[in-house]
Amino acid sequence: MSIRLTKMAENREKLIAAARKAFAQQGYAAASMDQLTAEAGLTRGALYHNFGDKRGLLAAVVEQIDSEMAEYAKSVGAKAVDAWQALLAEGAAYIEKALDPEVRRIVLLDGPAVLGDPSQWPSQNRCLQSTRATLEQLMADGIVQAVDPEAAAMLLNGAALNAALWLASSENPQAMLPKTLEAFNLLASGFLANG
Amino acid sequence: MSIRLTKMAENREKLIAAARKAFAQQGYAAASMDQLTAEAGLTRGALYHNFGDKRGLLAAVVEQIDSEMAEYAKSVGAKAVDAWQALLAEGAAYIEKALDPEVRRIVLLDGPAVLGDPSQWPSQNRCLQSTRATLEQLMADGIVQAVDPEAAAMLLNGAALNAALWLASSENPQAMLPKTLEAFNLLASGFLANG
DNA sequence: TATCTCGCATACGCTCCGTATGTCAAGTGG
DNA sequence: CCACTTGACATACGGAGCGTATGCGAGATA
Repeated sequence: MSIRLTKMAENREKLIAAARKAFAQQGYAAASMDQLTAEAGLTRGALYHNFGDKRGLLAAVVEQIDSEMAEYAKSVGAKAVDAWQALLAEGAAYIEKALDPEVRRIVLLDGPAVLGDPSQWPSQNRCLQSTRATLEQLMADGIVQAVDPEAAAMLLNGAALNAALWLASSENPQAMLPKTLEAFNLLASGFLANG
Repeated sequence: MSIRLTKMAENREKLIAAARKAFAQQGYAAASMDQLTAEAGLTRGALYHNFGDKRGLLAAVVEQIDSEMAEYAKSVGAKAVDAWQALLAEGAAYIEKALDPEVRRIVLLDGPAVLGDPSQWPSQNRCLQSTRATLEQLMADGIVQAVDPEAAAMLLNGAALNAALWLASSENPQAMLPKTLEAFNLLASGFLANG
């Protein structure tokens, strides 16, 4: 690969890393582009050339974090004994991951406000489609009742994400986590064919 | 009441109304305070005197809209035949109300980003506590299984709010609404004692 | 080696927020 | 009825930040 392209890729990575830190600590609106780029050893020129505008930078950061979450959730789900347990495990993984302040601030709070509805994002959409596919399989096997798989997948994901947000702002997140997961599993069992 | 206080109350109402429109149409960040106050026949001076800062104005707007939603949901729930149906009806009411673009943009997108986690807001918290109380009653009656009522209430509300967000950005919200409500009811039935 | 390309830095203008100060109507006491 | 005070709001100022237009120099091309 040419020197120019590799340096450009490195700079992109530097900017995303600096933005990730700045957005997490100060929030999207309060984060200064001048400060952010200086932290990465660059200027706003590099930023606008690579990402178009501030929004574009946030989109890149969200994409990165969200992909990491989806990948982790998938790996957790793969270890489950069956498809249903995988579904629950993925939900639990999402809840746990979202306890990370970085994820909360960037993906759950600023992301939707700046980039719009999360279910439209490429990464979240992939996750949603994955959940939907699993649900469809479970329906075909008669394990889950027949409902709109898209809506069901969205409800599960939405409940998990929201739970993380609520959990994070509770007084004692670690203590509430098992109770929340228990309630989440019970809620999800509503989809099962035989109560 | 003195003339001064009534005029002040009127001006507050004017500003909130103008802000509600501006925030809904342009989003919180893009809405200009100068433009907003001019629309109300005032200046930024009035705004800072009444609400402290831009955030304070958003908080007042959110409080108003959120209270309207809670009140509506409660009135819908009151018409239900039993407590369980009331719970479902309130969830459905939330989902339907959140299809309003004004509610979506201000309460679901900008609100959390600027004001922080919704479950900490006075209005949402009241709604959450109301749901929790209903759940506790249902548990005492043996209709709902024993789980942490706070977590369960949060999961139901969260799923409903998220569903609205997703529904609104779908291609045909009106067509998906019944399927979504069906899935929501099924999901909620996971809490029931006898599947 | 000469020229071109383009990723990035620099400089400028514009908008917007928050505060400090001014102003005038509404209240108050004599 | 009038001087005085209060306070709700308008006006003016300073600072910060974003987006764009322009300049530059290292790497690519022939």
